[in-house]
Amino acid sequence: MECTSITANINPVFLRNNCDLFLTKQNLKSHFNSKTQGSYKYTKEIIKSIFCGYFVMGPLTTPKKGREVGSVDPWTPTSNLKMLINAAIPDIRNREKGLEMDKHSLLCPIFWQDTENGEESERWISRKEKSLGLLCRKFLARYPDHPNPATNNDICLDDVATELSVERRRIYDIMNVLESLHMVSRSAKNRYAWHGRTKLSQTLDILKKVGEDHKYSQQMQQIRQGLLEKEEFDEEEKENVELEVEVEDREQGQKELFFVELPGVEFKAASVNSRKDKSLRVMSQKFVMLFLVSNPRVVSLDVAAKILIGEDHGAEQDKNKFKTKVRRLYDIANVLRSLKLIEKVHVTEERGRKPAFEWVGPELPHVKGIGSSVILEPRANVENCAKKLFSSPGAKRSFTRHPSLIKMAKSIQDDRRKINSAPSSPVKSSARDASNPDFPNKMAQLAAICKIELDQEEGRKKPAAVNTGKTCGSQTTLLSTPNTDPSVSAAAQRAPRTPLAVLPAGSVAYISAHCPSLIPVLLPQHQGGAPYAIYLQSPSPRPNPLARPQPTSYAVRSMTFEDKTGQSPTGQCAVQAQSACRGADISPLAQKRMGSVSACESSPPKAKRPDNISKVKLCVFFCFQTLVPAGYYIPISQPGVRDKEIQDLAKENKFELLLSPTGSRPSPAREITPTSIRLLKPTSAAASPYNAQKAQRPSPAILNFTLQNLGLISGSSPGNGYAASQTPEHLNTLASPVSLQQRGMCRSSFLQPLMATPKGAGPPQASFFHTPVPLSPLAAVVPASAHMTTKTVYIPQRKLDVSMEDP
DNA sequence: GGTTCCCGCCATAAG
DNA sequence: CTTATGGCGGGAACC
Repeated sequence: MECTSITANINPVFLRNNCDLFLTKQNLKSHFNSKTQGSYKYTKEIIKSIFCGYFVMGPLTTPKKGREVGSVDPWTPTSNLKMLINAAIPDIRNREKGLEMDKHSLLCPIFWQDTENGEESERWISRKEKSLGLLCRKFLARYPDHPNPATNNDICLDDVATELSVERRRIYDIMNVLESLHMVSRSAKNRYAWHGRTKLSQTLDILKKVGEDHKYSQQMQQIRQGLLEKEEFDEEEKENVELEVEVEDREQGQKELFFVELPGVEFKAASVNSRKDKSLRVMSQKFVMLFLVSNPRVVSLDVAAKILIGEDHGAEQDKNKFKTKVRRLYDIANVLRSLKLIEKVHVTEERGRKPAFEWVGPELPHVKGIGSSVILEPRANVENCAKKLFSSPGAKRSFTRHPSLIKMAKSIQDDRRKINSAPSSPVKSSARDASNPDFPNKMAQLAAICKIELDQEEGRKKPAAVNTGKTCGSQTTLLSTPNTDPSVSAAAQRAPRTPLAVLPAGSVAYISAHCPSLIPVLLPQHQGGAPYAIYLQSPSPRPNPLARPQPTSYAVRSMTFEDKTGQSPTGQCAVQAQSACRGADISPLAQKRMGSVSACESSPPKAKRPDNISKVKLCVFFCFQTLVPAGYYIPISQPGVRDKEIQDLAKENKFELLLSPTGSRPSPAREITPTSIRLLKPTSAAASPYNAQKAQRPSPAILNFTLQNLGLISGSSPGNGYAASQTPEHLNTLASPVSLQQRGMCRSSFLQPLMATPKGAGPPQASFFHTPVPLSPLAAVVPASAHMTTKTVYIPQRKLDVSMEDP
């Protein structure tokens, strides 16, 4: 296009004589941001050189096909500038890269139309050829689905943009979606690490879980019903439905902003991950969750948009918002389609068909053959780290943060009180869980799945699943809903501190005999009082050590933060932390962080709504893998309910699937096979990942360290937050924001100052880190810092990954 | 006329 | 500041 425009509109002479005039910093500024990476000066020069050469070379023929040029005044410096830059960009990028692109190809666009003249319009790449989906496909073609972790899988945005000949902006779109699936992770500015599908199943498992916790399926139902019924009078009804959803969302934590992390993939480069605005990533995850949770795996656009709009208070108010959301969903859908995860279909409701997408990706439960992925990082799975991304400053966003924050704080305090008074017993935040009918079902389902998986695992591919363990660090995993209510989270976090695993009343903990060292497994309150059992997998050797990516990260990751009192890190922690900060004279930055953390936590004070559908909280703490290989937190209870529920739901959802264009789809009926789908397929529960985890016995040092941190035994700094640090997962899960930030920022500037102890600190820790993180040279160093002295707020130290990354 | 969704402006974070 | 990111919505291709 650029070519055409240029040839059509630019007066060569004019340009040549006024190059400098146009290429002013100011004029170029806006164009640079999205068009080039190079410095202004550099770019300017390139543009000049290109155009000077161009003009000199050439007889410019105005293309006949002027096309859209008309709207712009050809003689407007700005418009011309824009064209110039567009035309020059490829060259600029190539030069920057040092690539020697042949002149012809560079200028080709400019001349090409001349040569092809008459058809240049045809030449015009059709819209489809420029689609995000296609672009994504091209992108994917460049990388293997299952890259060897050992190799360098770096992705340079500039290179990609150049090679694919697209604007950077487009690449960001793709990357954000891929990132949401953990197929890539940002490793540094302008740089991503390619993971391919190695972590996909794991990610899907987690997303599914989170989706379930968020009751997305129910929400979808409500919306569907609302849509169907309403149409007539019901604006109100609809509103009610939405309201409910909203409330729920709020309670859970703003659905709006949390990102589900995958251990081992997150935050490779601290600084890079701290960006607040990542809604596309989050939206993408949520969108995927909808598929994973809905029974017929079909999600219509409008339903998805409504749910994703979520807490928008204005409720329906904006058509615009809806439209925007839909646009974004298309963007995401296009990428997902290119990933072959979903396909476009249509659902026919009473009135007409609506655009929708159907999940055609892997069925979750089971790991695809590529054992590597799932198996490799089972632990990650367990850890469900849904984090809210940093608070969004944007006032525009309707984050209900404040209120919830306040509530959260209160609940936290209450929890704390309770805890203090009754340390050994888990705090029961509220009855609401009990009331939740859903819970049992889910638990039952989970249980069934887990069971199946366990059995299978035991017998079958053990070898593959086995964890070589020795080298890998132990890891703590907390599995929970991202935005579960604070109390729960609090409990979870606290857990470590309590002497032993705390099991809520009515819960049953089963600890595998295999596991020599008992690890404190906390079972946060359960809803409904359904009994749960924890299964710990016996350690087994991992098949291929190499296969497992970055075992190291886990070890360090566990650092969490603690308040000065040494209380456990939790939702409360956040609040406390804040106060602590204030008192402790912590840097503003730190405080800021804390704030964000707390914000996150605040997300879902579920406690408020006891009767509310509780989100399933599966909180499993796996302390270092070494210590506790793997575990399942399985509720033992009413298995049958689910099926019925599902069936009912299915009935209620009056929609049927239309065959996709190709018409290959089976009958719509399939949608309802709850039993087979849910129970037979182990996948749903996301248990698989866990299974995979296997570990070896912990070394004494590690054990010691862990226990210390967990508060099981006194550590060097008793009562200090440090101890709490061990359960990184906690952070991840609930305090997600915190952990995020930590990961992102802590490392150098932030963390350091806070750390009382210099890097070389405690031996135990050192050994601990060391062992677990063989890969990281820095590992040893990191631990030291972890040791905090006074009562300052602890900033969790984060994964070794970070260090590793550092050159 | 509704769907799709490309394009790129522009705000904001990071360095 | 300059650069990197990515939200967002106009409006055009597509159907």
